[in-house]
Amino acid sequence: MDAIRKAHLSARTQVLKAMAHPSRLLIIEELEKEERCVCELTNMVGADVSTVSKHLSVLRHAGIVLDEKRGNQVYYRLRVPCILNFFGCVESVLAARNGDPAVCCGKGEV
Amino acid sequence: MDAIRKAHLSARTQVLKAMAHPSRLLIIEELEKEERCVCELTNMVGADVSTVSKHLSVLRHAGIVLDEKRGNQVYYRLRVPCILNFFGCVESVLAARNGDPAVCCGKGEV
DNA sequence: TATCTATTTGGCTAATATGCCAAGTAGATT
DNA sequence: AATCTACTTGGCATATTAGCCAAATAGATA
Repeated sequence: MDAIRKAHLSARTQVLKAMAHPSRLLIIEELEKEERCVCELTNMVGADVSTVSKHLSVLRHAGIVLDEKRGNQVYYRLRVPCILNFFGCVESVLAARNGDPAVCCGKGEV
Repeated sequence: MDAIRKAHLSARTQVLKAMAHPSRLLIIEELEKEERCVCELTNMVGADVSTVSKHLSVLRHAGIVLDEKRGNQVYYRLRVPCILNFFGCVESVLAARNGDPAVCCGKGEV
């Protein structure tokens, strides 16, 4: 395996790892609807603010979200709004796992 | 957050976590081209067979791959071939992170 | 049957991720 | 300036993951 491919795999992995946590997935789903400040996301997640802040830091470093300070609140939004198209595929896997007839990405409801 | 949503998030997370490793991503990419036995995948990944076998076990439990024993080899294939549509989105995130103009899933090359 | 090849599993160590509390920072308000 | 609110960061304990070796399993072949 050459270095270029290794770098490629590593880059993709970083993004997937950042998404692969229930609280971070929840945050992404909510941000798909509208931007939110940390305190709103904290309520939704139901964990300590510091924990949510660290989750947001993970998402930020992965390039998934952008932050903007307004007043003394920090608002987060998705950098690439289409990120949830992703989940069409995840759902396909879950459906197949349940023995449902295979549906390919975007053909089922998310 | 209700129990249903929690279960939903957890199920999706399981799939994403299974994908979020360079070796497992490599395996998925290769299986998208054609089915492979463990020894072939082991060569491609360049790790111990036992390590690759455990990666395959993770992918199997997540519902991403299927295995079939033929002779004394075990062949793996993707359960949901569209899984790589995924990466259109991952690439969009990576591109945005690099400051490239935003391209949404499936509109850029993977 | 003995043996060889392919694969999985157990067990261990090292590395990484998670979550809370406490402490620090920054802008807004008094 | 002192304080309040919103957020981030440091630090630590715990949990999860990764990778290797050694041992177990299963089918193929001698």
